[in-house]
Amino acid sequence: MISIDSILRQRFATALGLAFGSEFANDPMIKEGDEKFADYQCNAAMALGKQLGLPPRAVAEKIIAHLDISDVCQPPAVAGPGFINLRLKPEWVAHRLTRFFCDAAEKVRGGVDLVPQPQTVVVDYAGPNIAKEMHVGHLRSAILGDAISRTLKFLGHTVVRQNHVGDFGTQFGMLIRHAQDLQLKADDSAPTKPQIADLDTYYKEAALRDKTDPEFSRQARQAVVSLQHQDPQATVLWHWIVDESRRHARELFALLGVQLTDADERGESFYHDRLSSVVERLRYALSYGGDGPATGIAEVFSADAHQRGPVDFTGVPARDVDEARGALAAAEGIQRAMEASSTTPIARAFVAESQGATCIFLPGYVDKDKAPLPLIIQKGDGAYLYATTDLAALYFRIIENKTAPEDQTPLQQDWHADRIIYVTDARQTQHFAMVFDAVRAARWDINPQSHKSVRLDHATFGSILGEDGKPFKTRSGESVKLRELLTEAVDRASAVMLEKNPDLSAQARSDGSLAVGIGAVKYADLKQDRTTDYAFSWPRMLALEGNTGPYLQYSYARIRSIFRKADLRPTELTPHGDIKLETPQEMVLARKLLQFPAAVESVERELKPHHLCNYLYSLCSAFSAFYEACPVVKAPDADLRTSRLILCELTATILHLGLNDLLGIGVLEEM
RNA sequence: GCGCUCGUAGCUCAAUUGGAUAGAGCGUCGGACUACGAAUCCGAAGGUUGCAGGUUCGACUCCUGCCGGGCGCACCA
Repeated sequence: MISIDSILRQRFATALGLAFGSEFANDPMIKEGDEKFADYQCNAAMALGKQLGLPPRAVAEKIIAHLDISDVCQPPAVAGPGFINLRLKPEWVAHRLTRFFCDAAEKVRGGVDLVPQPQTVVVDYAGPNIAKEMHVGHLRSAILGDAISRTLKFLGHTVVRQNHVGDFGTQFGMLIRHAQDLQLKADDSAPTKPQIADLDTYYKEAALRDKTDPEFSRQARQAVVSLQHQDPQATVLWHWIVDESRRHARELFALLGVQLTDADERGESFYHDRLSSVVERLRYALSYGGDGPATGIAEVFSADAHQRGPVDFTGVPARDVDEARGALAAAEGIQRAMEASSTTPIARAFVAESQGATCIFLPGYVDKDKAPLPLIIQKGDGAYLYATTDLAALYFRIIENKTAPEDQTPLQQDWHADRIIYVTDARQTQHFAMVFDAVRAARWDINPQSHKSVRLDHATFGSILGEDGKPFKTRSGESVKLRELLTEAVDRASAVMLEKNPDLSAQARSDGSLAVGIGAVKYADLKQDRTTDYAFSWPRMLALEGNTGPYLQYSYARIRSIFRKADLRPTELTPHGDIKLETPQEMVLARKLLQFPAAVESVERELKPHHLCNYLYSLCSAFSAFYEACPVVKAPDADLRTSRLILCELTATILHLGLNDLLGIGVLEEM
């Protein structure tokens, strides 16, 4: 269903064109108005008055004179400096809502249209460290990433969820070495495969030995080498540790309702055998000119081992390989100049060796001594770092052809991402800024199919703090284990439900406390602007009043209860004519119901689910006012009863969509 | 020191990205159950949006400078 905003925008754009000429027929600045003044308002007159040298109010009057909107709105009014205020006609709202209810396809989507141009969007989230138990620090990424993924998918995008787990690295040396000593029979033929009872304990034991026993430590480093050379025993032990960790993570994802499967997991190990070629590609691409004013990067790609689709660099002069070597030499010149004077600004990206490490230097990044700050992609000892892995992952997600011969694990289909979203905490801001800049400098951000630049987003989030305002820890100062946190949430929810509704069956309470407890934790996280830190508080998140998960679930359950009382199923509802919006409360609720698409779109635009939370809460407030003022089951006449039941059903539909489908929070028939 | 980020009611947070008289919840005070779940609702009090300038019709929002908190600043992720 075409949104109200679009309808108004079109009407106003037409009016602007008629009034002032087609060059002014864009962006009429339509916004939802303050309820005190208007349902919607057009704010174009002020800016236009400036451009045209006319009084804004006169501009507003002229717009109205050319405006054809009487079917949708009551006569517009000019207010203040030049606001054009609009009130929707109740009969138009009623008709629209009735259509919304009657059209099954509209109803299941809450009136939200699919995007006209779907994109392939990779969402990278969760990403726990393997071999460590998940803790509260993993919570936000998982919850936010999941809600963002669900929302983008709902809008029609092709969403590729990626769980970029930390499953490869130096710490695995000590873990493998420790496993050897535990005499773990790791071959699959063993009748009972051992399990790691407590990952954290296991990790700590290994870490302690690594720290205190030099011989152990030496052997651990040797184990890393063995693993990297795919030594059978080391590999088997590594698989064993990773599988145990994966089992643990899988349980928690299921408990959380996070839609990540094993198929979505591509961790550091997946990219491991690509790292050396990534470094070489970067060295080559950046030596060639990178983000300079003109680049013949097309040749770099044709020289590349990967067959890439045709790349159109219209207007870019072709350069030959000699020139590339010249650029490399120039880069080395910059490197020498940089070492002579540590504050020489970097004019463009290049790759250089510095203090034994292979680094990408990018314009705009300096360290505390104002010296150029590198993005290190290969350590002095030859090992790779997480930046290398991130770059490899970006290359893979945007460019790499999944059926390329060297690929050992071809995917179902190529991705060629149009957009990539990283949901990680704000402390990694600079890291991702550098990685993204490096990718752009290398021109890896050009989608090989569309030839458009790929949108790279870092959806950052703040820390979870305790009620004392300091990072959320246990009393002994340890990070809070996720499993324990979630268990406590469910227990607390169960206690609250027992207190508030003792009549509920044990089974219903057991099922419900899971949805309520987990939902409370998730909602508390999602309702907050993700960029800020937030204070974790059991009483606040489990409260049944205010903007909380339990309150929204309660609102939903109360609506379902109305239908039980009416002894009616929503599918049995058939409207007699349009819905009736005779009281102010019915009208407010009706308008609110039609604003769901706008809320979903703002989540997409900013990758901020809290906009949807705020919308759903305001919907519940509007419903409460309606519920208080307008009897439903005992409505004065049958038509009004039906009409009000439809308002209930539509509210429930949108709550269900918003909570369950988009935020990943379960809803209950009764609680 | 440099960079990023935040500072809004007693507390926890919003504010449609530059729009009107800055909104909610908790807490406080006062009301509403012989009508659908009171697990709720209605009302009141509570603000120089950290401070000082600037930009313009208009600033919590943008720019500059201070003050205060958090985070980051090359071989960990």
